[in-house]
Amino acid sequence: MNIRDVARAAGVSHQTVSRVINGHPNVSPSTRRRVLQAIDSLGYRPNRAARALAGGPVDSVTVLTSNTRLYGQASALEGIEEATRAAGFALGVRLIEAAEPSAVSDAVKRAIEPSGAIIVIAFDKAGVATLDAVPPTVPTAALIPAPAEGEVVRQPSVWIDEYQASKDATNYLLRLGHRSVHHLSIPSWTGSTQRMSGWRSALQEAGAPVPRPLLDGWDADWGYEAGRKLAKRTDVTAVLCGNDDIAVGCIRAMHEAGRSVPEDVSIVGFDDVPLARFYSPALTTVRQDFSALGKVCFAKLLATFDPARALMQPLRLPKAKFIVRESAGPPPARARRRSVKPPRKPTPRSI
Amino acid sequence: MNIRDVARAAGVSHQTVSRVINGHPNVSPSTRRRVLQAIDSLGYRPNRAARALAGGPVDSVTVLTSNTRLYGQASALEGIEEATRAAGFALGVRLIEAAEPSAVSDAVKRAIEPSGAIIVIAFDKAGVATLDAVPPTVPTAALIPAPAEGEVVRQPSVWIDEYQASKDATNYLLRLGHRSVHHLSIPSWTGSTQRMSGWRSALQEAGAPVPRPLLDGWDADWGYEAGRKLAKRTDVTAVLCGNDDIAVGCIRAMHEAGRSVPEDVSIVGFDDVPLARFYSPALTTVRQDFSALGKVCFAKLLATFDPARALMQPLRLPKAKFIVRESAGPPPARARRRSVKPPRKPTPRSI
DNA sequence: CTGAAAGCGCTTACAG
DNA sequence: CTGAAAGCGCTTACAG
Repeated sequence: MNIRDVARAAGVSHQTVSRVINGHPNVSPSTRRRVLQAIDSLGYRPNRAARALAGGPVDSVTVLTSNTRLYGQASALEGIEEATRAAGFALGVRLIEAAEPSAVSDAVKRAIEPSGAIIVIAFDKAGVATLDAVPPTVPTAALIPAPAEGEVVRQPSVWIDEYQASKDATNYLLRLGHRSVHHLSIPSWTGSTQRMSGWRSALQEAGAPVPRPLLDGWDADWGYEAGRKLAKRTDVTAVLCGNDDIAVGCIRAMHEAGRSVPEDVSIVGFDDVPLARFYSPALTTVRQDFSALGKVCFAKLLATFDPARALMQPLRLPKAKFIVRESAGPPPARARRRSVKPPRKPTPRSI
Repeated sequence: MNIRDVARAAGVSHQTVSRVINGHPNVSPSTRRRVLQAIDSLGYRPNRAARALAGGPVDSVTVLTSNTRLYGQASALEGIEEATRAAGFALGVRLIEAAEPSAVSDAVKRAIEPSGAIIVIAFDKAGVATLDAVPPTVPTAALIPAPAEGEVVRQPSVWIDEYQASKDATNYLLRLGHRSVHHLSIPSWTGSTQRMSGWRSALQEAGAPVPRPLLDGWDADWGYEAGRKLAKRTDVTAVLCGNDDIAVGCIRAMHEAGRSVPEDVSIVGFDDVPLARFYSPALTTVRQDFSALGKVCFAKLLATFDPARALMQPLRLPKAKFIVRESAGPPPARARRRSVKPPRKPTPRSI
């Protein structure tokens, strides 16, 4: 079953079928209709390999990511899958083994397919290195941590707008009466992030001290290690974590050190993983819609080589949303701030 | 840069280059060496589209799955990615939107590529329906829930050997003094599973009553709902859950009902998700290596069309391992069994 | 608006 | 053991 069978069924030449498939102008409406009908009744599907080989339009995208098990990456992949499916694109996946140049260039080479585009999930070091290694000739877009104002973004990129949510979370803790808020940040390679600047701004505007953020890890193990250190300091009563895994590790460390959450110390996460609301205590966190981000990234990618089609897609960046649950509360009595305003509910509603 | 450039550099015809690339016999060692050298120094990579079009060997696999965010699916995908990468295969992904015939057949059609094979992650209903819908002409293998003895498996399939681990978990609870163990199973469409038969065997061999298992859901929400029902029954002192998400939901429901875990009721999960050991209480669970399963599945797939190469790959099914942590303990005093042996440590070590 | 020609980069028979 | 031929299914100029 090929383009010639369709042509025969429609009583035209195979080039005309090709024109119809590719939405070229200069096909009479009646011819177009007949061809479409033939395609439909024959159940014809164009051969991707042949299209690619003949220099057809970009019709596949390969996602480069260092990990598909992490919530953000897995969700983003899902969003990208939906967007590519809706647009009729094939989707490939290739893992980046490490941030070393050889691993990165190997991943990139494998990802480049004839008539294929690339999306890099550049949340981490390996991802950023990969993004830099993609040749400028291949259509590329990236998912990156939200850059703070003034940061330079080179490739077409998307991120979750999280400045306000990060500030909301920090303000919430301050209004609860905490003197300051510590930050267990995720590592950053793209410069300063909105997540961090939102936190810092809130502290500065409130005249609260700005502790040095810790930023060396991603996972619960690291959150646990960092939490053990913080647990020893009774002046630490509130911690904003770079993601929910870190928060969970941190809470565990607090518990083991005999400090209750949220009675002795308040912990706020980031992401709102599916289990966050079932955790004990349920995680106060910032929700991020990575799936929506994946879709926007595909739209941005499409815009680089097919602007007309890209107009049909959503291009607004998703916004993070602060979610109140149980893991944050007022500080213990002796650590309480002098001027305690009653904590105001933040704008976004809790769940 | 194509096969002809390589041929020129090596001083041979392009067919000879093709032979070398495809490992055909009848190429003199010295010619082979020269060609390989030319390929290397030119950095030549065969064009996948052209190979596919010309009827070359299978060199890509598409994974069909209903969800990439769940731990099992995401981990399996990662294992498959590594295996395909090592073998030089491209990897595609396509989500199955629903278990309805139209969604399933759409997913399958999109997944079939020229010279491509298919792996179906058939843990759930949509996956099983998809597996049935793949035409027998395309090389296919599946990841499925471990079938109980006597169950018929049609396609080449792999699973995690979990009968013993499920039995170990149940026995552990019985030895702790519980009169019986309830089961919040994951749904099953492929017939009876090892997970359930291991649980049942342990109960029967101990002469313990076998409660009717609940099996209607996958996620923490369902575990929470089911947990609320079980929380009302004081005769329920031990629950074996079909996965860690269900366990977490169940624990949450118990807590809200004022029943402590593990003091009032013991909860055991399945999977050992990365956060399991950081949960409060740390989850006693059964570890499953889905990544290894993904690799084995690729090997099984390879065996269907390239037996010689498949021999190089691991073909033994991974074994689940019971992991002791904190979420299971002896039943409360009044519910205790008469004959209490001191709980023996199970063979697999805790973490 | 539509058809005949050439070619994308490869592979598999077919000759020698 | 190696080279000349044909063709996979499509697309993009080129004619008309």
